[in-house]
Amino acid sequence: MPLPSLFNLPTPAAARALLGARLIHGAIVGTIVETEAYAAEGDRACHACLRRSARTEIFWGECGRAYVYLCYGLHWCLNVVAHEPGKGGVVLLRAISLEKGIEVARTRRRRDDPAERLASGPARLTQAFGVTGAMNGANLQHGNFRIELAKRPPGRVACGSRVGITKAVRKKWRFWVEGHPAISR
DNA sequence: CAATAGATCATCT
DNA sequence: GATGATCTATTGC
Repeated sequence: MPLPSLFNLPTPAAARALLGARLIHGAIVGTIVETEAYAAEGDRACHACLRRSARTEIFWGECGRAYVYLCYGLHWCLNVVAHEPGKGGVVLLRAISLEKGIEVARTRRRRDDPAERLASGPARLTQAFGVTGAMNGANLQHGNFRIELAKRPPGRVACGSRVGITKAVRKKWRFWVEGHPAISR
């Protein structure tokens, strides 16, 4: 299935729409339970804010592609390009509830991690799914590494301030499935 | 349990 | 040369 509902949506709306969707990478499958929106225009917390460069060009690119970047020198973070026509923005995937491939994910992280903690954080989920900078620009609409949107939206969705940023803290652009055990922080 | 330090590098100034 | 959308281990109460 393509990701039509990610197109032509403002980035925060796309972030909400991604809750309940499945991320699939080979044998690893999980449900997205926490996201954050980053808009290129008017969002000072965004990497691409007023700064178009080789790295941030993808913010204005085709929706449904992956933007993977290295944070603090050692953690990969996975984003999905999603924005209205002519604008730029991405959705950061912050937490995933694993359904399949839990044992494989455990070998990539700590063996004694509880299942709900294996992918409960932006860098943890890339570890669990084996995502690295090599996947930057990948098309997530089909293939071995892809996203399948939820047929029905999840139950309760909460929103609040984004985590770990120092600018534009007022924006309530973090979305999560209320009460889910796999959400971060 | 809460607070803090350190690891470590692509990107931009 | 500074910065940062994090995580983990360790310290201190």
